Amino acid sequence: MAQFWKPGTARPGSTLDRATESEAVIQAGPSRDQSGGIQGQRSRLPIAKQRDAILHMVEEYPVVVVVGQTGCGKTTQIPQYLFESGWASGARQIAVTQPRRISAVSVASRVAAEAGCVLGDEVGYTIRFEDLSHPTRTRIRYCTDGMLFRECMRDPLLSRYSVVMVDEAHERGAYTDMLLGLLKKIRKKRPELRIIISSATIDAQAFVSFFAADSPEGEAAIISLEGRAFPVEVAYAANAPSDYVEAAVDAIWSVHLREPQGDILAFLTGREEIDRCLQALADRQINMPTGSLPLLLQPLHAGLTPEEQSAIFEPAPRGHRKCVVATNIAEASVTIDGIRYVIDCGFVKVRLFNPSTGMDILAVVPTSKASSTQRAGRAGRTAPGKCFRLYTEAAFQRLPATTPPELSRSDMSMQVLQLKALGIDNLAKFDYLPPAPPSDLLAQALEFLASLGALDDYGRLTKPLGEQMAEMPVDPMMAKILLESVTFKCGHEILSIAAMTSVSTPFLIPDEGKSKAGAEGELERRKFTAEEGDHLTLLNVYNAFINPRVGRQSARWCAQHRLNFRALSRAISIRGQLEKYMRRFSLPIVSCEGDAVRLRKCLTSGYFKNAAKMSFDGSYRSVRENAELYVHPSSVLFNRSPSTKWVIFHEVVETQKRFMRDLTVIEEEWLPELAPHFYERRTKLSGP
DNA sequence: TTGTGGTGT
Repeated sequence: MAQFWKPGTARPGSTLDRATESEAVIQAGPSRDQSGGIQGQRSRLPIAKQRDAILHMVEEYPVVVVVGQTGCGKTTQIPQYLFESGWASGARQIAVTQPRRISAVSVASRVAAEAGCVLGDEVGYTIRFEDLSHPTRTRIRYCTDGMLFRECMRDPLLSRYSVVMVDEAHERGAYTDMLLGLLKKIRKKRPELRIIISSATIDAQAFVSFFAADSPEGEAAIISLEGRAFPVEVAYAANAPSDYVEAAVDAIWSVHLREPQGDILAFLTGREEIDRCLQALADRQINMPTGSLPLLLQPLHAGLTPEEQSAIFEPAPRGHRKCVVATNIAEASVTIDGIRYVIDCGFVKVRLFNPSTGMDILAVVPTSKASSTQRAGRAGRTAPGKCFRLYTEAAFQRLPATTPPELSRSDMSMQVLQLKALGIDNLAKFDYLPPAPPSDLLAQALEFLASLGALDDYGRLTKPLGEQMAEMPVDPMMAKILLESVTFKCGHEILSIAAMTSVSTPFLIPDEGKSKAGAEGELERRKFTAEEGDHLTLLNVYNAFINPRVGRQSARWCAQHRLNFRALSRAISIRGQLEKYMRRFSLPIVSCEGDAVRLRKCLTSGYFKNAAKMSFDGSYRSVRENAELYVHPSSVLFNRSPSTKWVIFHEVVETQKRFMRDLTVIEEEWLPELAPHFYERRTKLSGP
């Protein structure tokens, strides 16, 4: 076997530019320091002392659960230990999954640098649209969990891997959970396969029980890794505050006035709370006692541009204390060094799917013990820290141990379709990591897929419709629309619309609603607005962006028109990928030649379930449940009276009201015409 | 009158 670990031969310039994955970030980048270069650094990691113990466990147990705080080196070191002891000899490979694309890339870069090899050679990564790996030479492959799940469709036994390490399993993402279920199945046919599950929390026993159930003893074991984090002192509120935003302001201010130097990170649930908190702090600063440190106030949430987000990584100027007020993005996705004080409001905003209404709710719910621990840990990355919890110790004890898995709280129709494509016929009997998805969630998904024609009366995948829908990397409704575009002769445009709905909104969200930037953004958006609604507006934006005489795919043009360049660039990649599927299925892709009726009818053929009629007061009533719905303020139809009273929409999200997002105006008679199976028994479509 | 966070041969 070729030795590819060459100490001290790392490529310069591979320093990670953004702190997103804890382990990739703890050392800002490889350096040839005086004490033996990268290999010296590797051997000084606390995990190095447990190298032999880890290898022994993997030798002894088919399933090993590794518990270690972020930063202990498990993600970067364990795959290297496995390689060094021969687990990737011959044609065998080691796969390591990550829940996020950026983690897969940054960890792979780090490990390639440590190994002294070119990224994409012996160490590589595979994420959607980016495959920096070699089919035979790559020994350690980092990939997104979704990607490895997809690989199961091609190779159901994952036969090229000797070891699969599933990282960050405690986050319980949908793909992580489904992958673990599949791995348990694969193990029965491939006993030699080794599975390593890594988790940052104390919940390891659940993983062990899952794999050890109905297996001989000695199937699974836990190893706890020594962390390199510093101790964090935790303090609780004496009483539950009536307003945790105000409580956060008080806590931040008190830390700022009383505690020694060190930056502050506060967790709130959303953008509005963050802005309110920062405004209150700014007001207090005006009356700040003379002689105290100024606070550098910084928001952090997903609505910010990447440039705005990267501002938080810059150290505070001399004589300042940095205070970042963040959403949950700072819990796992973004790591900031130098934080010594954490303020935890104890809540998080989550998306919950209600199978009986088919609608999502964006709800603020209490966090879990695991989540609180993770948040507190953010204070101890570079020095001992303190965490102030804005809730009582009794409230902490009442928190659930872990966050509910994504599979038990979201629309499962896409997952059901994919599992069916993998040959799992009875979804109720699939071996889910507990808790299994509620049965009404599964029933709703099955019923909906049947109404789309993807499943037959026996719940079997239809041919070719269901099979083709399962393969396409878009939600089932959009997959159906893409396939129907053959009938409506508008594939060219539908591909662009499907790509645009797959990315986040291309319109930059202004910092403050009433600011100048907000008004400008609104003016810019009007230039692209189509009377027919959001889907055609998205098509206008896409076409303008790629037009060589207009947008030229340039970042500058996007900035001028307050559009998200990254989202639009990604839409081009997605469109290309979807087009490949259409060609592989031998489906003709033709243009509707400006005939918007064909486009709207095609959209209706997939979105038929999501139809609503306008009431006299401008609100809408859903066809399905006669529920009161409102146009989301981000829609081009917001505060407008379209020519007809009927719309179809992509989804409903409930906050203060039930808001429809991504709407298109349609004609009433299209519904029974395009979805007779769904509408045939309804004699009258309007409300009561 | 509004957007927790991720992901896809």
